[in-house]
Amino acid sequence: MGVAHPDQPARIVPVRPGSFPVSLPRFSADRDGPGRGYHHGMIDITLLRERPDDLKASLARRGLDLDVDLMAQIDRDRRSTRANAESMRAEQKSLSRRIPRLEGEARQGAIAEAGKLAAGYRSALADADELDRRFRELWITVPNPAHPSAADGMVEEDAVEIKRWGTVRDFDFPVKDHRELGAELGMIDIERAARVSGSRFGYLTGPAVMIEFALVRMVLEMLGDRGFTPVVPPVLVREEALFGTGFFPDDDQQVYEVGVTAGEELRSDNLYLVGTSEVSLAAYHTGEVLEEDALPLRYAGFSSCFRREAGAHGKDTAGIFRVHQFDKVDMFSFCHPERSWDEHEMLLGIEEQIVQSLDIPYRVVNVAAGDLGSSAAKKYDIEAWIPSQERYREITSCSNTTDFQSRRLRIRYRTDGGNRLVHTLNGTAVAVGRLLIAIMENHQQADGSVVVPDALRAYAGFDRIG
RNA sequence: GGAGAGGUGGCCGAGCGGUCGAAGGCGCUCGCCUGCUAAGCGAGUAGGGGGUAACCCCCCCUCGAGGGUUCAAAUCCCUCCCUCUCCGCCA
Repeated sequence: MGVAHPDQPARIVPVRPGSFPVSLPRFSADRDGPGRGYHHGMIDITLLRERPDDLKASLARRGLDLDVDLMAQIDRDRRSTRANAESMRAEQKSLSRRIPRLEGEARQGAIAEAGKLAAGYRSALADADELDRRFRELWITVPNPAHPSAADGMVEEDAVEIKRWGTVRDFDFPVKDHRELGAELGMIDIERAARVSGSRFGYLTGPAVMIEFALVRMVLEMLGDRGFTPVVPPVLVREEALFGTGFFPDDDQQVYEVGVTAGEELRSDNLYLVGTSEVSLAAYHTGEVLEEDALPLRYAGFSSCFRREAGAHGKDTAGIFRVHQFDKVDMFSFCHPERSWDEHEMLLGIEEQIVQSLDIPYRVVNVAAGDLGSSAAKKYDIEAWIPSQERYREITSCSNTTDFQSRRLRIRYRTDGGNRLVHTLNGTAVAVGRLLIAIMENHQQADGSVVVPDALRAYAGFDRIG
């Protein structure tokens, strides 16, 4: 896309008006609790049944020690138990269907007999339900198998660098960090935020706000050209959306739950603040069957994001690098499974294009299998050079979650051979706080000002801060 | 927050406790017919799970969700969720 020149107004990109690509089912948020129906598997259950050794290998790559043989055994038990219950049910039903045509004693006898069958069925069904519950408890902990091309290793440091771009500036003056710059230039106020909200909060002020909206505007236009529909989604969601995206049950410590004070207690509203619009965007098509030729469906979601940052005590305590609340534009794609790996590369390409247009040196890393989180099969992070820290720090993340989320959320596409699960992918277009840091620190000048990157000037309305 | 009305297949919309997974219509698919199109005629057309090497086929579950009554529930009872209308409050 052509970025507007400073002397031209930013161009307006039309987005497909009213072209909603699928028919909407009647909304029913409570249809199927998590883990019911065929999706009681979190990953494809045929992996357990037909290739248990592959499953074991997959878990080993992620450094997980789960009892695959026990899972397989319980799976067999639950199926045979349910088959047994169902045959009783079939007998009971066929007898019940004959009852209306019977008279007198024959009728009474049949009713008594059917009653016995019904009781037997109830008992067998309870056994099957119990086995299902036990199976699910184990199966729910199985993460998405890592893609063969995902890097080996267990922790952040095991990520493999696959690319570097840009030239790290050689500063001939003392470099200031974003906190100092932000305070001096009237862009970031941490101290007052601490008084108002506590640690890990910030006020963005003045030019920072204009830069934020310039960034958002710039990428929404860029993404509009690529077929992304802009979305401002809900930031409060139900548990189902968090479960469906894989944040529950694993990362529930990172999520704020909201409620209302009731005496000494907090009464939950059963709503949770999203840590990323990925959650609300993924859940957007929950339970739907999409048309195959409508794929990929791409969305660009702008939202505030909320994270408790539990377990991050002492990490990145200065400034706004790691805060409880920040704004972000996220890309999300519902994609044909055969094209999701191309889509993944494309999302990364867009992320790079954005960072490049801002003239920020960065590197791309392939995240290690053991550090992927439960939903991603492969993940790229872009790490921008942060001069004050003299190292690369994560500013975007881009994952192919294959069918992990779509299985949980029951999002499929229609084919002649039946309905199949779509693949879902997500990637950060702009994480405002961190990108702001990268811009400020990389483009700071000896006189304490910050030069606005060319691409952003038309959107920001100024070319220098300070 | 108060009062009321509703949630049935891709969509609309019927449905006395007893072959109802569900009439009818629309849409879609495939045939036939037609100079082309339109119209007309015929057939098909929900999802999930299990049995089977697989197909045919068979069985179970699903009428917002969960539970209950009954030999038998879309239909009766309870709880919850959601949508809509009116009132109140509100950016």
